[in-house]
Amino acid sequence: MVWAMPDLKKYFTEGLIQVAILLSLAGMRVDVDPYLPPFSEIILGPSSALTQTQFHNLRNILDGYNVHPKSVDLDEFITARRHLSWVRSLDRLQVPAAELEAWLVHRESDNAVSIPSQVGLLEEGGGLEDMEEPMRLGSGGELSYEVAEDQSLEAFMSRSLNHPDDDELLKEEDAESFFWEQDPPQNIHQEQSENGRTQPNLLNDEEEEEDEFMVESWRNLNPFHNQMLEEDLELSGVRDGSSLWPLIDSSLLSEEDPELTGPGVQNAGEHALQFQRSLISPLLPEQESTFSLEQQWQDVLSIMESQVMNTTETIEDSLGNISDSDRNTGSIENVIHQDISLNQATLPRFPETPNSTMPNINLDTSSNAEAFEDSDIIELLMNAGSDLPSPLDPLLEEAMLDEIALMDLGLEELGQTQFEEQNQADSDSGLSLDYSQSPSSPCGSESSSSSSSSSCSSSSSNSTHSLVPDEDAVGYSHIKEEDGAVGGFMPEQTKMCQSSFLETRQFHRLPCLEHIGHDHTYNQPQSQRKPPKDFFEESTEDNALEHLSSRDEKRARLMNIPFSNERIINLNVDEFNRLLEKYHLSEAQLTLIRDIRRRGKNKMAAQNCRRRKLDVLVELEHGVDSLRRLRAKLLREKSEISCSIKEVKQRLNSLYEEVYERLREEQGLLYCDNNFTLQQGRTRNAASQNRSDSQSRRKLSKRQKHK
DNA sequence: TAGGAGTGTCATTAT
DNA sequence: CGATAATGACACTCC
Repeated sequence: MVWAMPDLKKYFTEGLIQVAILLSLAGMRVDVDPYLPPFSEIILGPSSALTQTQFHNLRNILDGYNVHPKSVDLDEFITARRHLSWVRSLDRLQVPAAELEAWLVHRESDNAVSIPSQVGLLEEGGGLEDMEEPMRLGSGGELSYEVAEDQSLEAFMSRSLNHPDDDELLKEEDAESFFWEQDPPQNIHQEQSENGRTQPNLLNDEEEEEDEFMVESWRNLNPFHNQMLEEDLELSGVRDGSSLWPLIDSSLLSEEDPELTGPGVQNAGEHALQFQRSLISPLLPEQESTFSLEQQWQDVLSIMESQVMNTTETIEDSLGNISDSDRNTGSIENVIHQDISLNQATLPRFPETPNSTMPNINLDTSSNAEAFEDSDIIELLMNAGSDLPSPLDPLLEEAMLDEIALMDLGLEELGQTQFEEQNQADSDSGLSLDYSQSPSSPCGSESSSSSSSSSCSSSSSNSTHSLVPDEDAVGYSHIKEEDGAVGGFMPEQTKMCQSSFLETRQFHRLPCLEHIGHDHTYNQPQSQRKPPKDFFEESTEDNALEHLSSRDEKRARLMNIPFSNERIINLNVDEFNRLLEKYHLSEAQLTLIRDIRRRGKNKMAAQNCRRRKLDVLVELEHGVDSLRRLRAKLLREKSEISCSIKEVKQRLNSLYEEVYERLREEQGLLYCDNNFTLQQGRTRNAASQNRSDSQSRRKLSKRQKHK
């Protein structure tokens, strides 16, 4: 079914673009422009048929109208796709519109229909003829598909959130899904209406919507998604006794072929239905897998988000990345569509001739299971939910894994970048806290190094040289001036430093960005400001250098301390004591010298302490990153396995459909001739299905004529 | 002018 | 027991 959407601008302004988006997300084909690929493909990402220019043009259009495909939220999507499922069901019915309306009115009068009557498509008198048009507007231009109180939706949501007993994976989903919890149902419409019209410039919203968009895109590209549509429908309608979809509930989703309900073939129909269910049932109840995969994607995206938030460039390029990834998946669209078409065939359609007679099929599951001589098929069928080989279509697998690999690549690249930055920072002595690794490290002169710099400790313990040159006394301040950062404040650096702790730390680990705007040089050795001289030699320049001196330097000068503070601080105990013995110093001078030494050492200790704190934080972040990568890897593996399982199930569905169609076509004449049917079904491939169908029909007709 | 960030210093405790 | 390291808390400075 093709939904024509001739006037894109009109529908943008009237809000129908939302409907188009939802239709697209729900797997409908929505045509916007004869010169463009279907809107559904546009919304869901550029396909192979969509050029980059076309895609960007459309995105510009979307942005121009402040309507962003990413703004579609899940709940609205669910509502829309339920409507779509219902409409599809109507399509299957192939009932004239007037008749359908009359029937609906009748059902509505019996209070049996609540939601369908609110679907604007029908309220506006739309029948099957109107389905070639996009969703109709209400009289006031409102979205006519809007559902006032969608109890079905609530039931669906509550089931998903509060009744995980339905299946295992739903339970798992409930445990960790924030996807569902993000938007409480009561806020759906408000948030949706706001999201759909707010500027897409807000960063966080942009990212969240981007993620949702990716999830939805993938969901639609997922070859199993359309199957999920039907199953969601079943979940909301059939499983729950309070079905809001009586049409589907009673006549469609029960999967009863109307042929089978013919008055004369009731028994045969039941048998066939049994057979059909026996094959379908193990294959179809897997709506949980949709959520599971969605959740996996959401998890991966959440990981990505946390990573991407650290780099604005990634944020800006996220759209392009998404496009690229989607484009990668576009190569398998044919396969996907094929799978979808095959899968959709599992739900029986109403026959072209409703009054056709029903073959007297008398089959049960066991006989048919035995009839499957292909032991591999049987084995796959029996093990469909457990450990399966991976017969995944290479294209599908490749595309899926490519997309995941891109994400992992982004993670690893980001992690690598961080790692390199840290290595650079660690190997660089730019940080004032990192003085121990500077060439002028005090570790080389005395045992004041920190525990985290073992090399310095060992070297300092064995230190034999007597005095350290004055200019090398405090290395961190040396670096400070070498980097030219003193007084070289850059405003943008401050901005970056304020953005987050990680960014702050990363930027401050860059040597050129350290000591931004700070000039705490009062404790620096004066040797860095002038050639190394003893105090008495430099006393004549006191006035010129006083502004650069630290408090202790000033005090030392005032007390006529005959050696530099660097020596006071950095000499080891023995050398320090020897130095004190060399001079005859007063008690006040000795006290000041000891204070200077204590303060200097404490200063370095404080720097070490702070550096250790940062190191601990860095290690913790690395641990978090590695765990995130591990989690992403495990999620990817889980997703791959789920895809494999679903692929097998879908193939089995297709095989079943072939077999069943064959049985039905042969009208029971050959249903006992299992070998023939299965061999035919096994050797046929999907591409030649129609051709072989016609051939087999001809064969059957010939046989019947012969008989 | 308030607040963040970097740094120095002090007090305290541990080694 | 003194020296030193480690660290929390506070103050100062700069932006």
